[in-house]
Amino acid sequence: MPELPEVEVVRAGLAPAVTGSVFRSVQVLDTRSLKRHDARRGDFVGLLEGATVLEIKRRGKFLWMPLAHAEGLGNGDALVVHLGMSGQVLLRETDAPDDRHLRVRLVTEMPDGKPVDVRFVDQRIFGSMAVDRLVEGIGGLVPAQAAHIAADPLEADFDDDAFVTALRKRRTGIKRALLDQGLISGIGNIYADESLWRARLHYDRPTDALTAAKARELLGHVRDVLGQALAEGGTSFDAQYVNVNGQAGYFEHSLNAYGRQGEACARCGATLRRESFMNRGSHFCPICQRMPRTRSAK
DNA sequence: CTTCGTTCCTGTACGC
DNA sequence: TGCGTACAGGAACGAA
Repeated sequence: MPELPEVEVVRAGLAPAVTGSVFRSVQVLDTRSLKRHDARRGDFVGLLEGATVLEIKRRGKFLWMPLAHAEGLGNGDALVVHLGMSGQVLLRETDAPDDRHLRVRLVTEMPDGKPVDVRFVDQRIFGSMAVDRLVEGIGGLVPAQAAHIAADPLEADFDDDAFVTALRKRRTGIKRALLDQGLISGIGNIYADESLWRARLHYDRPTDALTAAKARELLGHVRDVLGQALAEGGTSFDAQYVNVNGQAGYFEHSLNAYGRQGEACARCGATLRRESFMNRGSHFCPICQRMPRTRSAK
């Protein structure tokens, strides 16, 4: 499942291949992958063909490429990519056979290079591609469809104090808050569970009962785990995540909680558990991450 | 306003 | 063997 580290690996892999390139032809093989494209703004293919990629940016799990047209048409637009659950962006030779679950093919050409395919492959179709307008947001221009998400903890515009304050104002469980992209972006199920294991916090611990110091400590663990996962090329837990060359990351071997139910906790030796929460699995140590005794409900 | 449940989608892993 | 079903989950959406 691509989360911030995996999306950043993809961004970094795409940057040298697409920055300054021009989209020569675009093929949409499955229109369901364009569900976040607003057709009233124009045809997806028409908006892209002939456009130059100025740069490639990321916030949280969103990727986008600001575009420029020689005619000035569509300037201020960006190609926005979200990988969802199973999305991949692959760089392929133009004559390579179609990948399974290929949804969109963009043929790019560098100023002095041969054409290269940028392929959007997505088994479960929770991901999407769209051409969207850029609007003023946190730290500069962001796609309109990503303007509601908060900065991610690895970017300079993330405000630690504001996060701690906002987190403690919430009246919900800590994991639900970590997964709320409007509060802090980039965290998904894997890194939420890993961060909470490191912070020794139960996933349903009430946010309004956290001390500011504990909230700050948790944020430190979030940064550590995201940074380490990025350094190891991301987590390829179910083989859905690979980099632009189709290679898996190594962080799966460093997971302490996610997917390790039934195994011994690396810290205390207790048997790790998995419980269903928010329609997804939560992995935790029942000894290290106890739910504090609930204050009597009146 | 905030909080939370539902829905989208397909491949895989099961039980019978 | 084959069929049906549960499960994996990011984010938009609507309800309360």
